[in-house]
Amino acid sequence: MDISMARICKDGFEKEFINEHRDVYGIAYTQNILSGRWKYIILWFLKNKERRYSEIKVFLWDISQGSLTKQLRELEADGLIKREVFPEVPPRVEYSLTTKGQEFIPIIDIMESFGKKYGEKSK
Amino acid sequence: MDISMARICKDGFEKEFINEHRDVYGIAYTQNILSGRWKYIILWFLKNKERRYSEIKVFLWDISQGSLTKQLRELEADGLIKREVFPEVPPRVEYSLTTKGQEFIPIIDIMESFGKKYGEKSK
DNA sequence: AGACGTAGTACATTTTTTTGTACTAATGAG
DNA sequence: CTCATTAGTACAAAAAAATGTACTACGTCT
Repeated sequence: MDISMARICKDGFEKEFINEHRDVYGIAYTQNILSGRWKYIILWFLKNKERRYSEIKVFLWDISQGSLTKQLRELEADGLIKREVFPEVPPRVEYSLTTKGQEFIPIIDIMESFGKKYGEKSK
Repeated sequence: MDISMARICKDGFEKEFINEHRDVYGIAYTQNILSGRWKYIILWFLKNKERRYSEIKVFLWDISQGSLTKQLRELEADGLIKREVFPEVPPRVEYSLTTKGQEFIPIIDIMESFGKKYGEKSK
């Protein structure tokens, strides 16, 4: 269930959070379109080059086909990635970042370095 | 279920993704600690000042008590926020960003402006 | 003719997350 | 003595997300 503006700061309480209420939709939108478990990693993986469905599946080998397809479809619907089907047999489908998706790269980069600083490298 | 490094690029396939495999844990870590539905908005709400539990609850009025507590506990466990209990009656508990949490502010800021650019303001 | 490979879809089941309801402690106010 | 207040907890139930299994189409290779 997405976070709609209606779920943030109930009607009648805007005056208590006047600045917050005016600005929160920006972060709410971004939170919503990136809320899947694998979204960041998929964007990260597409950052430098387009990838075939099967490449993503090998890289994220532990995700189920259904989930991967769902995440990709959502990213596509939100305009972050482009899906290109080549009329070949067997089929070839390549995923890549759209212009909008590329604008997200700075976020990905900061998140990566944040994680490198604080995360543990161990499996 | 968290994304562990074991779930990314199966053993034996590292050579195919040698650079990716070396760097992906950064983004995986960040994805994991921010994977709750309300995490970004909570961090965003704490960005400029500390807030009481009840303030957060009024702002995010549609979240259940249990969920809010869970999100706050997870953020605390991951070291992004500090929970301070004042020995008063009725109790007062204030949440604020830790140093680590403050390092996340640039990400929040970029996400907010990204959302402002692409999201819809309408309720 | 039959098997192979890619990129999926469909659907029932399992797992995870979120919700709703009731309940608690401590103390000051009336 | 009783009520109000804050910041929760506990637990069952509902909702959402993820999984596993089976199945498909289409040309190519053997």
